[in-house]
Amino acid sequence: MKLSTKSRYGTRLLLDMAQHYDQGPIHLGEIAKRQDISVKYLEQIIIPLKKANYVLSVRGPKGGHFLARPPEEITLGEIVALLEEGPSLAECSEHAEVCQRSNLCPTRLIWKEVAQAMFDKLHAITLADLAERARAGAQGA
Amino acid sequence: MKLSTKSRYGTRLLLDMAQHYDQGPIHLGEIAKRQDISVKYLEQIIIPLKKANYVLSVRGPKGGHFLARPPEEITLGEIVALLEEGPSLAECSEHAEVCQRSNLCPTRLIWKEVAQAMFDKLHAITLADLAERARAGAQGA
DNA sequence: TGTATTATATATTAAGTCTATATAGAATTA
DNA sequence: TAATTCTATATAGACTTAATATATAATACA
Repeated sequence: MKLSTKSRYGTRLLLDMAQHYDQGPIHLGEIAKRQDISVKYLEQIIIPLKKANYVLSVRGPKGGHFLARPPEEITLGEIVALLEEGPSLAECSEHAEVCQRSNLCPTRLIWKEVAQAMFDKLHAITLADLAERARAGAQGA
Repeated sequence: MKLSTKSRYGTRLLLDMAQHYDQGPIHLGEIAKRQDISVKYLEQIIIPLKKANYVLSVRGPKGGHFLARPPEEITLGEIVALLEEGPSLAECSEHAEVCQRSNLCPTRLIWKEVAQAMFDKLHAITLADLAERARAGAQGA
């Protein structure tokens, strides 16, 4: 039930980009240093974020990555759902066909409702909110 | 972020016992058949539930397991927190010392708040509620 | 034109976790 | 004493996680 490093690091990666929004492309080496995550691992994590069009990139010197949309328009719900491969806590919640008991199992719907509560919360928080929290000091939550 | 089979099967195990509450000890073979989970795996899952005093057992023929408390008094929040080893989505949420950045990382508190939303929901559902849902037909959620 | 810089693509891997199964032993009933 | 059930411990294959490594492609700038 723990979040993977993929979604946790991915969130920090995007937060870092949000904190430098409108400052041109930022290369991963810089983010890696600031966030203390290996460049190689960030390179891997950024792939789905590019595919899903949250991030645009330019190659070469002075190249790097930047957010495709303003931080106000990207929620943590989208990010976590993307990097955790779906917004569900159990396979059967989204794909009833994986279990024969789906149509009469009361736990299946519970997992669905709980995931909903979780993602309602995540969808209410944007990268801009997160950046604001960071500015205000992490304590002020 | 998916729930482990341990907590999903564990919930079904306890639900089955709730559905047969006050009917004396039930052996795992019976539950295994009803829930379509191997006896051997259930034997493993029931250990922490016994240690945490949710389940009592008697050995020998006519032996089996039964809930130590009425189904109304056991919430899914307790069960999931027990079997997922804590009610958190990230190690740092509960143990700030695992990461040097804890005191200034805004994501840490987010994961904490999201886990809270999730467990608020889970704590609001008892085994009795779950049994009632099962009786009413799984659709009726 | 050439070199440094950055992104991109693919492969590899070590460790750990998940999901079980197997074997042996202890307690209880009849 | 035999059958039944729980209990304890060990084992194991598959998968996932969390990376690292190597090679290639594109671009800026001197």
